Amino acid sequence: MKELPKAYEPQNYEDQIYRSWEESGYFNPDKLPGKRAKAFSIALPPPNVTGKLHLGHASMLSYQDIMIRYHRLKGDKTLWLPGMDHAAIATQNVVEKELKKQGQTRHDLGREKFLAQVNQFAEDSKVIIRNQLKKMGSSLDWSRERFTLDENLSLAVRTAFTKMYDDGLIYRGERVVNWCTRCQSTLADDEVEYKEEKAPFYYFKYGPVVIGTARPETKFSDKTIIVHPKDKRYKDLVGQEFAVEWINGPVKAQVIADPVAEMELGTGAMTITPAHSFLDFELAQKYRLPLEKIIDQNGNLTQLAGEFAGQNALQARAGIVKKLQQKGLVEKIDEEYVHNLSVCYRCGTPIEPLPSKQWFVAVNKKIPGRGKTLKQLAIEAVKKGGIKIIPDRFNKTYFQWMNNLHDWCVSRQIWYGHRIPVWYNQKIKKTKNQENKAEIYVGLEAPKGEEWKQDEDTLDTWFSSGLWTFSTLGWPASASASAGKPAKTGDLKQFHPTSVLETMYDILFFWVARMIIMSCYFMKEIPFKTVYLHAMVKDKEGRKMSKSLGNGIDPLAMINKFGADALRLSMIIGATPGTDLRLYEEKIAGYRNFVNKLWNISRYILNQKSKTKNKLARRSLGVGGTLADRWILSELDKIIAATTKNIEEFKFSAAGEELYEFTWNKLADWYLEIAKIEENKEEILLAILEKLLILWHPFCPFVTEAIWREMGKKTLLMVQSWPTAKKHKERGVEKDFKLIQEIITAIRNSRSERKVNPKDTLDCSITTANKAVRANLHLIEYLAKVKFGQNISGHKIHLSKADLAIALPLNNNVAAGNEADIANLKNYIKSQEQKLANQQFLSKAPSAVVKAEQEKLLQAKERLGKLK
RNA sequence: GGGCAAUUAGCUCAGCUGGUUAGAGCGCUGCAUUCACAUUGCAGAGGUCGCAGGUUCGAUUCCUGCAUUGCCCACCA
Repeated sequence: MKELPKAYEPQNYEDQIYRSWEESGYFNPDKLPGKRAKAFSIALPPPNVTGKLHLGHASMLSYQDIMIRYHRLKGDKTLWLPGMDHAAIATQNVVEKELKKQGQTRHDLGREKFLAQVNQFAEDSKVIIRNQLKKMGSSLDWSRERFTLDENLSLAVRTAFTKMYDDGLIYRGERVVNWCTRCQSTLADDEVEYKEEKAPFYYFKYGPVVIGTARPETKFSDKTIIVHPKDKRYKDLVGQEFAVEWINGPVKAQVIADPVAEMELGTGAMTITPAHSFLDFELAQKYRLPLEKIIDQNGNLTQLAGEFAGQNALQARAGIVKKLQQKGLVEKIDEEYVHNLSVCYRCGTPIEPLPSKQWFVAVNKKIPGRGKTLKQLAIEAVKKGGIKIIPDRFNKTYFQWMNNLHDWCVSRQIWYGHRIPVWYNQKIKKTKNQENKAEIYVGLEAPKGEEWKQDEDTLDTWFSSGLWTFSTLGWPASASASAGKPAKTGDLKQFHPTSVLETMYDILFFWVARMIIMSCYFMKEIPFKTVYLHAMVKDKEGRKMSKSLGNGIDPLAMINKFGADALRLSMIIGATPGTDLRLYEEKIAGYRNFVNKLWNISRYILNQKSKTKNKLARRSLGVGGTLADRWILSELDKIIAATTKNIEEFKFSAAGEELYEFTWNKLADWYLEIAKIEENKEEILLAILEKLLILWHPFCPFVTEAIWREMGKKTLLMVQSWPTAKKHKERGVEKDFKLIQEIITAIRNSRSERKVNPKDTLDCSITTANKAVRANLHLIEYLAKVKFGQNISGHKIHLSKADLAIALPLNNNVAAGNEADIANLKNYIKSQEQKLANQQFLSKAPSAVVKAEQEKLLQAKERLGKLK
């Protein structure tokens, strides 16, 4: 066997190993070896085709690959389905930004040319992203890769839309929506972000009352004053109508009493602007007030603004206030007012709420034949439908959000995305305020005839990604429509519901909730059984990584520098679900060191094998052997059981941590050292290594596969069998071995304190009746660098747990540290004695606890006696 | 305004259903270097577990309040 390099160089292995995995076909569940009865599936949350991957993706990929590889090793029919999201607004924005640099807009190109350009950009992004997914080691089934704009997924979208429309769950309506004047599109409620801002707050005289507002520019045609019914100040005004001198002359105003007006707020009286405020819109509906548009889709003032018409609303503000001042209608201006400005989550432009005719999904309407609303379906799915959310507390967040859910605006005025499958008949004359049924066609394909023109709008990107778990598996083709639960075939039957949905907590609402709604409605089953929400990756100071801060870490750079395995480990170990993770280079470097340690452990073991190839020990595993052998096998069993349990319970951090501890602190630090003096360990070492590599494989697939190959194995590590714990009872082994470890550590400690050169061998004497110790003196001699045999008087070491005494030829001066130890012990003994003298404790505490405390006291006393 | 989380060693974090002289990694200190690995080994120092009450024989762990930080939701009267 050729000599392995001293250090593991990931760059020399990773790409090649990934290729061999791919070529094996094992990423595809249909090609996995052996009988695999149980299915395990995860749909990859599709990355946006907006460019490249960041650490958030890297983190998600690590978690999912762990689960996928674990289940594949366990013998499940395992599918991890890759794909990407067209991410409508986000992607269109990127391309529009590029155009802007050339001084162009999408309108200069026209719909067709513009879309061609976006599609090209998306295709380019896909190539980059695919490569990055592979760099992370993701064992994705590329033969099943999907894209939200694929033929079948588009069919799924049209089918979904049509069915919802037929069920009366999709309607078109004129409502106040969130409008981004830059994107020129509507936004869903949850696509709006809030930014705290200091802005002047104005108090205006409006007829008999004073009203407060932060947005004078919307107030031109305010005609309705709302006061609280119980407000005595305005009691007499309620129901009255009168003329009021206002911005552009007198207006006729009326006063309505409604409890939404809060008496304590401002002056207690407000005027309403139905077209540009959600709250006011609702009031206007309630009292049947007219909807007058003051601001248009470009953010400019309309004709209703009179002399201000055509001006940008925000810029016109100063002029409007000035005019009111001249008219003596300004009571005061509060410059210190702080409020939340709503902005577009994509581009940061302030949102204009304005009335617009849009398509909505009705979440509070009963579904025909099912007697429940979409909202109720989605709530039930988590409450009693078998969806488990980890961490637990997000259940509450989920319900809170679901309960407050309003109808979902699904139409977007952008070009990139799924065109709304609605056609309008141009020949039928439109009746003014009424929709003529014959005028609209909703269906999978365009109706025949030139008079039919398709809706210009596209669908919210989350409408298509909401279908992700089943559209990617072949729906609607592989599900026959029926009154009951749809009959599934093929992949859909095998892999839906998917096993786990793993993603970051910030898209619980955007995406997870919508998948639940869509799946419960279309598939009549949950989309996934478990939702595992991982944390956000932050920088060392706990700040979000962002381009503007320049504190981002590029996963690819980290992979180049430390290897994909190190990056994966650094994001898994030490992370708690739902609690943000701070990541920095030193951390990744630390796991690079570990990967190298694993490499060298293997290097040592493989070297042993080649040295003694022809005289392998006959001893079979688990029976007989030295104390150290039995100890390490018992520890191995324990770590197999623990790792299995941890992964099954989604405790990935704990799984990694415990494996790390076993590998470094038990196997490398103790057993491998012992292997240097106890002979004939090749067989047992190899057996341990094989199992260890399988256990580590889900976490760090590259290095484990690389070592596996160096072992001369013919089949890939990724399809071996997950080990099971044997549970042989090794009572006493652990205790005995621990005692020997303690003796060794105590001697090393004494040597170190007295600055004995580690090279020097010290004479040493030991008296003990302990059989295990007597049988393993060679370990102590070797690992503590001592030689037994002579009678030594001098420095004595005592251990409380065993009846034994060790003497070293060192001066016996009790160092200062020892005095502190004695003082500590004395304190401890005192507190134990007090506890055990306490009648309450003795009578109320469980007897096992009392016993344990008594034992601790005895041990402490013994130790003290020997220290003195 | 409503809600959720966090607060443990210099730093990043574990610590499950109350009983540990409170743990890990990094960093720090001392010693070692042709021995699988300096991306190393051995040994060590370092914490009154945010504050104040309460429950309990016993609280880092449970409860209440407070403080600080972060996040989510609502809201431009």
